[in-house]
Amino acid sequence: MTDILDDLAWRGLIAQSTDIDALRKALSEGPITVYSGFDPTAPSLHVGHFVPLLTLRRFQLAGHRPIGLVGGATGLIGDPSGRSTERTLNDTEVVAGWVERLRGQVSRFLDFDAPGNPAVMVSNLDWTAQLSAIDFLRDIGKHFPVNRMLARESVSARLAGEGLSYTEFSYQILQANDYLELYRRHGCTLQIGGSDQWGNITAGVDLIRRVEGAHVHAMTLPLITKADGEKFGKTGTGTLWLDPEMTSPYAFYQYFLNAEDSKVIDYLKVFTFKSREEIEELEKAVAERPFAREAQRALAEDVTELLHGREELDRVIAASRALFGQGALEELSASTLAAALAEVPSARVASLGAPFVDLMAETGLVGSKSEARRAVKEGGAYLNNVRITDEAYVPTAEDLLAGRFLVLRRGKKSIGGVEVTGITG
RNA sequence: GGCAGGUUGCCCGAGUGGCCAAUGGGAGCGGACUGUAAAUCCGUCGGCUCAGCCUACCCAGGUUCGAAUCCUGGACCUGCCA
Repeated sequence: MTDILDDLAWRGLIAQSTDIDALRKALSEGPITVYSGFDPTAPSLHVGHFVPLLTLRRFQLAGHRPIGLVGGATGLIGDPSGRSTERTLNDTEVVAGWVERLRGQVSRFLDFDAPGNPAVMVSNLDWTAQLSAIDFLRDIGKHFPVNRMLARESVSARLAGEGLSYTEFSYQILQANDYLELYRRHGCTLQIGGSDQWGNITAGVDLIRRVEGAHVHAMTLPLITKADGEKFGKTGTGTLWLDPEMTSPYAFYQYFLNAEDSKVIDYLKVFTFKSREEIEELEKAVAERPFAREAQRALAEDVTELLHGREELDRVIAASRALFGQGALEELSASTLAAALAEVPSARVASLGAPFVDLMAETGLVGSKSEARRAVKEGGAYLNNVRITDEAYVPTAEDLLAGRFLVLRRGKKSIGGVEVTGITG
């Protein structure tokens, strides 16, 4: 196995770090313990979280011990980093529910049975819940000079703008204390996180040095962006979530499949475990025959399988082939169609009779009937791959595929399905 | 505390009584080109039972035949003075 730091550097995964030579030395002397935290700010993680999550896994594969931390406590407070406005506090029960969901998601990427370096899963509520205000202020707060807390980017940016509450101001102390706890409990000496976490992470490094006199490490990962500079993982409709109920495996796969040529190699490095040789091979493929889109396919398949598993990947590929393939939709079997449409936004209706635009809106392919009419006017609405030009068109039995399906399409890529359930014979 | 200015559609930002669902730019969406890529060009961009109607220009009232535009009160933001 190549050196883990060299590999991470080649993948473009190192944004910032404390003494990198010291870290390299520590890594070469034996297994170290590394942690990354995930705050429950939503019911699911999103692709952005994939970066630290997969990096933890890379460390584990290299023989180190990963700790996945879910912010049961910090999620109740709110991290001011990277935000220009104060967060709205979420109910404790809600956060508790999210913690459980995130715990499940994080766990899937770590190996808890690895001989010698099993992963560990914790919630910072474990050691924060019983912490009294007095203990917190005396034992921990005493080590935080306010002038230094104010100097941190996440705080100073907010002070220059809308300001922030004492609650969020205290966030960095909690995260620093997490690092200290994990250092004490598990000998953790490296924390990784997104580049916006640098301040919070180094706050922990400082705390451990003051309290324990130990020198531990910090490393941040870059923010992954699209070719146009936008944050990676934002779709027209929202965020690319890891939860299949929130972002279907099909949508997830399609998002990666549509990666820009200029970025697809970067994404392969970050989001897959392909070797340097394999990725360089794909890089050549992009240069020589971009139209084949081999790299995009490899990326979409790898990532989808990693998250949703082989079976789901197969379904999604089959659906994509059926819906985007060269063959006519009329030739697909009922079961193929049913399976393909199960992967895309769909609607069920009891019988025919509803206008085409209503069906478009019902599948969720468009946000409103007005938008559906507009789509028709613009020439961007299709029924069974045939452009619909009449706003008042009402699908008939002749349009049904395999006796009960309609394939609706918005633009080139957005496909939805309608199943007519009440058809007899 | 005093004085002045501001709050417009996803974002920025015009608009000072009817011609305003509201100029322009960006994002988004669609079309053409292509490779379910990028760039470019063109179009579109509140909702609906769509030649009409409804809801909208910080909030609540008011003046008027008619208000994003005027008046009163309130909330928030910014600048100058103290």
